[in-house]
Amino acid sequence: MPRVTREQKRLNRERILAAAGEGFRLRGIDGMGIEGLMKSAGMTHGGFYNHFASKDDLAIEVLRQGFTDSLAALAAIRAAHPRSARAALHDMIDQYVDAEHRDHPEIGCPSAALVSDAGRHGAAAQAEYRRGLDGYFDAIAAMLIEYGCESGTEISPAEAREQAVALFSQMVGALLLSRAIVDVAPDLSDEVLVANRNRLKAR
Amino acid sequence: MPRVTREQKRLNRERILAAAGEGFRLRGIDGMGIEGLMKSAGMTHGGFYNHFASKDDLAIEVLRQGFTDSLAALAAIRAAHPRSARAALHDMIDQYVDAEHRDHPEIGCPSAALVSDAGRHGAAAQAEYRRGLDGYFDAIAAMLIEYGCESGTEISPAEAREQAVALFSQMVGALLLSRAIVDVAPDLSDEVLVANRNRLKAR
DNA sequence: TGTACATCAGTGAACGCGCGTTCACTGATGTAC
DNA sequence: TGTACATCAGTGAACGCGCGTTCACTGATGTAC
Repeated sequence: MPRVTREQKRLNRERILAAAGEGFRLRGIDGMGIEGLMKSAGMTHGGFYNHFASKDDLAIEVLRQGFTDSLAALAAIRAAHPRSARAALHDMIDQYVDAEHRDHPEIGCPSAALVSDAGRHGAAAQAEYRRGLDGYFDAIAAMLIEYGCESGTEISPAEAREQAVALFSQMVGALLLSRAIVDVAPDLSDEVLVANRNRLKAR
Repeated sequence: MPRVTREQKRLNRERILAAAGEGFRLRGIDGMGIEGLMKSAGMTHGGFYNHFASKDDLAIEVLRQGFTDSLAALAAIRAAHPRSARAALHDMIDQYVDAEHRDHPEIGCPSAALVSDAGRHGAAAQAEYRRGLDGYFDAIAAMLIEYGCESGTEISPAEAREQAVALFSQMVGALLLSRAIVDVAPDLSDEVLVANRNRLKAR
């Protein structure tokens, strides 16, 4: 029964986007085909091009959506600790550099799951990735500045930015390394998470 | 003129392995086909299976070779600074978290270039990756212990290990993030390298 | 050392397969009156 | 509000293409005598 409500079309598009968000993160952009994607969305593959111009176009939308969601989650963490930027930072680190996040890339940070794909899928994808990454840096730098105010050891915006960039780089590296070995060396994978959490919070 | 010297066969195998080492790092394991691989090695694709049982088998060999080379390079850096583990650590950081390394993944660290691929190509590949990663952790931990002795602030093996894990995670994360955006945002990419170098050495 | 022959590395065509994308078809939706 | 018809989202077959892998063939290499 084809031809569907406008509202239903919108929902279908969102389902494809959600399926791609999970599929691309889990198996890589090239590892997930249109057919499988549409099947997870509950449709046949032919209708894909009613919603997206191409697979690369979809990849760009996935990046945009992923970073939007991820940055909203970060803002929620900050909002959950209104009196303490320190607590928010520690909460962020604990949630990010964590076994739960490691074991569920499909619903996790796009910055980590798509870092290799982003660089290999054209300028538009890279630009979207760049925008999201910059958003992370800004959000974390803002928290570091607030933390400086709280603790009485104020830092300049430039210092905060540098620390934010380094901090987030470490978080991403930790998550990726722990994911790369979790199937064959869960203990070492856990060690990577623990060591990074400890060092990230010891400052 | 087929049928070739035993020595020539050995050389051909090495050329395939070298071509795969570069191709896999640059375009991903799935992004580089057997045909293109064999062409870069100066042969036609049919002969591939005289040297490797499968593409996955080749991937495992690439990981082994890559980590062997990479750890040898690390040992060379250590050896270049016999009087100062501190200088060796800083040299390592400067070479790793560097624009030159960022711009040449094909001859760079397999831990960074293949981190996403390793987790998606079977247990044997993961196991090889794990072995290499552990080698990095051990080598860096050893340098940190020596550094502790030099500076008079000795640290326990456990502390050194934790710091080594965190340090290498950050190095990998920095390199990957800088690579993901270099084509569209070279300035931000450079900033990622500089910020991480500064923070890595400030300890 | 020289000869006869078996081995097997490299060639290039071919295999089945899954990919991203296109397309004719369908019928319910949305629209014009 | 009811009717007639144009639109277009979803279907599923088909497209060309490149993939990993197999195979018959070749002729120089390696070996047995």
